[in-house]
Amino acid sequence: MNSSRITFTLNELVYVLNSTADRMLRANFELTYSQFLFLVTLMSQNKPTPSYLAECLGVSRAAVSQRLSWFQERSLVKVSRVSGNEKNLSLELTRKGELLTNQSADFLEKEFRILFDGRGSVDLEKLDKTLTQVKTQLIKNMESRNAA
Amino acid sequence: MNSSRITFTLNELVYVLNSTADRMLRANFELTYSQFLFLVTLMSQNKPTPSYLAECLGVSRAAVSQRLSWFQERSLVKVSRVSGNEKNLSLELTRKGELLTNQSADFLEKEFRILFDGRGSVDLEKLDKTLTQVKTQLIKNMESRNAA
DNA sequence: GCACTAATGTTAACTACTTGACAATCTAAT
DNA sequence: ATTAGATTGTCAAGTAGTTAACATTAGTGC
Repeated sequence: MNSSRITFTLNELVYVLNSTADRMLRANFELTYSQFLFLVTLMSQNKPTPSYLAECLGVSRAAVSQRLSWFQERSLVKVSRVSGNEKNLSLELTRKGELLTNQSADFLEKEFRILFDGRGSVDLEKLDKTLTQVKTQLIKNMESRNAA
Repeated sequence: MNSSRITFTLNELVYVLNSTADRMLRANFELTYSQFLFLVTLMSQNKPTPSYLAECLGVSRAAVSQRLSWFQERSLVKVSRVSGNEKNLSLELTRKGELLTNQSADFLEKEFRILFDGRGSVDLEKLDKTLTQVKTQLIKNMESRNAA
């Protein structure tokens, strides 16, 4: 089988998922999907630095730096310094940001549960495991290839 | 189960796949992954219009229009008019473009076969079917939801 | 304590997309 | 045949990311 077919299928599926999420979030919360990811990722960490958040999001430090003011203007994210540390910033959700993140995450979760549902539907738990396995194997094979 | 987990897993896997392909293509053919996709998609069609190619690639007409000159400067793509049709352009790979596309596609296919390989490895054919099924179901459920 | 190194956050310049507007051209209805 | 409506390709302006460079700060070895 042509191994590139599965990469196309994966890209198509991800495109459908992400653009659907984006549409729903814009319509209901005036958030883009990527803003939503920023908030969700921030919430899952304990007062991370911008640098660490960038790493979690898989983007550059510059990208996070440029986006911060957008979230601050809307009182969604609080940027502060820890006393005795002049180098690092500390990021956290405001109460408003936390509320918005929880509401939009719950909403999305509920909507997607409906979209994924259906008779003869796929075992998502199993699919998730398989995908994780593929990813792990890819990374392992890449490493052993680079070491050689 | 949290249905958002699988969307994260999918995004992570796609990120690994695409960035790996990008790195390989840059190193070996001085092509980005997105340039590669442009060429592969063009090759799979019979002298498409820019508009149709944009649709196949899932980007705007403007995006294709802006990128055309890059491929023309490198003599990879030929842009022409069909006589008797003053409205549409017709795109096709030059011989050089065709060669590059075939070489890079073969290379990528071979590399990915190695990366996907491993003992206890996943049945990719089956996985592809499952993913397609999920995508189809999602779209179906979205339509019936919108209709209501 | 001081010098070196590494990491952080910001900026500037660039890239690749987007949307919206536009003129040009084709198609179809009457 | 004419006109109304769609579609096409392109441009301008805006957005969200990138890399490279930079000053600043923190940690380390001696």
